[in-house]
Amino acid sequence: MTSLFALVDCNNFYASCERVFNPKLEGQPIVVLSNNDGCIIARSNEAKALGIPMGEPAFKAKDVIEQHGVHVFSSNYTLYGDMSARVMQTLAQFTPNLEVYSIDEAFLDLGNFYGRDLNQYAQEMRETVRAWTGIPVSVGVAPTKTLAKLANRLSKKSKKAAGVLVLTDERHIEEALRRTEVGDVWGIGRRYAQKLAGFGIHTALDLRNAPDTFIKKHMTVVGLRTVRELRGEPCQDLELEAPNKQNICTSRSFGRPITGLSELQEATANYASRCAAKLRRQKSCTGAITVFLQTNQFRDEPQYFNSKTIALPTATNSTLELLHYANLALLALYREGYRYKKSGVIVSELRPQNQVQASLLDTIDRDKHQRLMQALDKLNSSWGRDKVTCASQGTTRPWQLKCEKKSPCYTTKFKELLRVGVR
DNA sequence: TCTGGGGTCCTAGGACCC
DNA sequence: TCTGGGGTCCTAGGACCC
Repeated sequence: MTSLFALVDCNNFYASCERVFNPKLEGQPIVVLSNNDGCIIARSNEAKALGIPMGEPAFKAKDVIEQHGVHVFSSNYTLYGDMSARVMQTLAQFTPNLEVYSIDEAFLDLGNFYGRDLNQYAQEMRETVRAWTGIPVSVGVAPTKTLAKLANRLSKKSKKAAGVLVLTDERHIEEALRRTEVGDVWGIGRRYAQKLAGFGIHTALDLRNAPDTFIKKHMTVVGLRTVRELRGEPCQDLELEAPNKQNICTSRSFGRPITGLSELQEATANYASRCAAKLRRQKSCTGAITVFLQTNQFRDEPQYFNSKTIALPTATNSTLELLHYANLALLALYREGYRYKKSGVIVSELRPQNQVQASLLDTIDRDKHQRLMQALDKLNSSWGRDKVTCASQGTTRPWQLKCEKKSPCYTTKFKELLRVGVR
């Protein structure tokens, strides 16, 4: 019994999503911006060819965008999330076991498919996803997740591969490792790549051939796992069910600098409320809440970075309670005279909601809170996020993000129409 | 003017206990 | 001469991912 994984990755996912509903964009350069229209986080091949780097602040790329008529979009996570679900549903037809690894990637267990023509099977996956969703994908197949990632990368680079690369033959694997820079291996970031270069390790093949003791010493057991996977020894299984989060964070940069306490209170209340909703969705309660505040580090003006954590007397996922403690934390943190750029709320020490230890001094009617939250979640899930909120979350939202170039929510629009109809 | 928003895991070292 | 030692918990920091 030998292991076999496919990694399927959507090509330039956000840019491809925009293109599906706007075919005129075929062959045109596209970029998609991060929240707040700050950085470029996705590029079509044509935009890549223009030399626009990933993560570039949008204002820096302004010239090249104008000069070449690059189409620019604010990110539309509702659309991308929905398209992602369609791709994953399609892929699920091809394996009994599928791990949704990120919004645009999935690992497939192909352990039972060794007898088949793997190239043809992978091609079939690719064509089916394209036909059913409009999204182009690349497929890498190999005996470990790390090698499947590597195969996927090469499948995109090689014209001959045409979006599919199967690495099962030892000679092909070695050649692939030779052609891959060590920093392009899954699990090797910039820092390790630099460090390894100092030891003469430049390619994935060099890394695979390094001794275990050396790897463990310089890269801990995590690095050792990566190296073993490069040798074809599976160290990472498929994760079929996403484990519950251990921390949940909601944070945003503001559309413009914020100075006043009341606006910060409003923003913080919204982040706390999102955290509470995320907690309830995974049926967890939090034992601690942290609020943080930051000024704009890119500007030459007084800087203030600080955070405040409050341990909760009884773990909770009630929006009302979290709003209260988030506000206390903010009041402890806030200093006048700064131009704030970003704030956020983190909930940690999460535990299952059915394992909460009640405090003897508890004065809150938890059943009542729970029923209220259930009603709130139900309303917001059928009528759209934030249709029902707490007063402290405000209504004008002057702190909110910029997203000036957002495409319509093509795939979820019907819900909007329904809403109008019912009114 | 304008610079993203989430997460995970591991290790080292200090505090504390017996 | 000998200058404890092992276990556990917590935190900060460093690395990585998309």
